[in-house]
Amino acid sequence: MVALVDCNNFYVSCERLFQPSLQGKPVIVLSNNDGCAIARSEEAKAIGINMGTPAFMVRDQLKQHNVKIFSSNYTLYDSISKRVMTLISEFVEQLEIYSIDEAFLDMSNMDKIGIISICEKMRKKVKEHIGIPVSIGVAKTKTLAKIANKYAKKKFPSYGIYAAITDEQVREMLAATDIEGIWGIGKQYSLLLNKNGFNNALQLLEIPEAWMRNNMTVQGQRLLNEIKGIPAKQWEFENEIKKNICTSRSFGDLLTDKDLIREALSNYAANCALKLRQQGSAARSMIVFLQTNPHRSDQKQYFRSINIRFDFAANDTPTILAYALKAFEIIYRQGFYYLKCGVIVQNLVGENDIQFNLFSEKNNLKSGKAIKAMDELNNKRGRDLVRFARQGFEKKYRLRADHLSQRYTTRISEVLKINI
DNA sequence: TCTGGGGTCCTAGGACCC
DNA sequence: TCTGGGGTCCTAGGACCC
Repeated sequence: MVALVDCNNFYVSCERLFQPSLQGKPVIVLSNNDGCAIARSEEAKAIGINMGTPAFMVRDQLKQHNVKIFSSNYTLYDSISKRVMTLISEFVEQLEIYSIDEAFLDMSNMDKIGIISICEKMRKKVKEHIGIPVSIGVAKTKTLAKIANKYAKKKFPSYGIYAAITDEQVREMLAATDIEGIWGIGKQYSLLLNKNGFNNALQLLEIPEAWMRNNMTVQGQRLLNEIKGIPAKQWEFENEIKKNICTSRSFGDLLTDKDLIREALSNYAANCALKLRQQGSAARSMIVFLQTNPHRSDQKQYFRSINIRFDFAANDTPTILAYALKAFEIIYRQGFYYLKCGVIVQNLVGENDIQFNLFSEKNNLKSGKAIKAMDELNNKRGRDLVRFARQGFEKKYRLRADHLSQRYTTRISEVLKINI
């Protein structure tokens, strides 16, 4: 059996930890740049704020219902997430952290009574020790556990647990699950399935495997098996090494100044290099992209990306930065209002497996010591104190975050103060 | 005025090779 | 009358996830 533990409305729950008066009130957390609603309390869902709704489109509604708004505070959410994961890991031998607010738990070799009792204890402990409400779904496969989790939230919100163990329990929840509520079926596939007369998860069981394979690739075939209770998804207990690393942001305002855009891009490139070093990887190629705002139909549009191969795998900031700047010069065009740019490093290898090109004059090991010193210093100071000239200092392009809460758990100057 | 960011996996089709 | 066939590697793009 597999259990999926999922934190309820995670970002909202994190904010409520430090502002308990927001319990029972409508709360939303916005995406970067204060763009869209990406987390909503139950009260906010009830008044019709949908996932991903741009905040400016529902501004009247937010005001009318006195919805409390937060900008995303990932420093805070990451730190709370770590606490939750550490706590639940004590209950099982193995767990797979699937996202910031979800983990799959391996519950094989446990009987039904044992599973239920562990889930109840775990849920209680997370609530008491950390203050985050979680829901738990249990079933034979990851996909069924995901469905069970949703069913628990919908059908038993105060108990928060659903174990789909007997055939009847599985059928009951499948019958109550729409096609689009299934993990792995998005907009396109639900349209396709609806068109063919399939509307709920139980009906999926009637579809021939070959049809799934032909119309939804092997992923569809695997999904069907998972729904039938045959595991088709691998466990990933280890902390997987990422295969691509991306840093991109929208600018706070549309930009026309080339120097400013270059400065933003330099920071994103430096960030990619840092992330590479943190996971012990080096990249062999990089994509740099630049774009205008596609929602502004009144403005000329431009999107361009370029894929650059390196002479040898690299993860030092000067090399990554140099390639990014070279790419930027190729794709930049004057005369547009730019919204966003980004850097994706890919073709990653372990940094100890770097093969140097016989003919390249540069060798990035030379800068190794300096980079290491820079990382250590920045790490100690908790910010990017040591920087390259191209990165600038002003960050005039930085994103909007008008509703940011404090970093209560990671900055001594921002801890919660209580007057007594 | 205002629409996120960071990932994964799979497939079709082109380039190239013998 | 009538243009081989089979294999690999790579890339772009589409689907999905939180």
